[in-house]
Amino acid sequence: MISFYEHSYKILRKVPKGKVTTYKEIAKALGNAHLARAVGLALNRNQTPIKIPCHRVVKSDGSVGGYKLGQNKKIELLKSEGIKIVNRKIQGFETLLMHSEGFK
DNA sequence: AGTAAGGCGGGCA
DNA sequence: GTGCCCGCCTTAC
Repeated sequence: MISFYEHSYKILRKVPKGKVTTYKEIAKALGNAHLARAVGLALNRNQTPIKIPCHRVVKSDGSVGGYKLGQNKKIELLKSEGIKIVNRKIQGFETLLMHSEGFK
């Protein structure tokens, strides 16, 4: 029985480079859209290097959201993957977004 | 066992 | 747009 955290990572790992997902989508993939907060906690507490692309997770409104090492750092990482960000907003958010359906 | 914390989400002033 | 509140859930103390 893997922990909730690991379950989150497992899903997050399915997000391909250059795309993003939201805490909510992950939560839905886990079965309950209200788990979003817990998901954020998971990424915050456990960053598990390179294995988990925590920076590809943004807020449901398309804004970057937070990051343990600084939102600015997160934005840089995303941009380095080809994702464009202006004023903390993901450009083409709806296009780059991976829905929970894609995780199943 | 109770409580606080957390990278959220949605709604409303 | 900003700020505040409430809801929801898991982990750590």
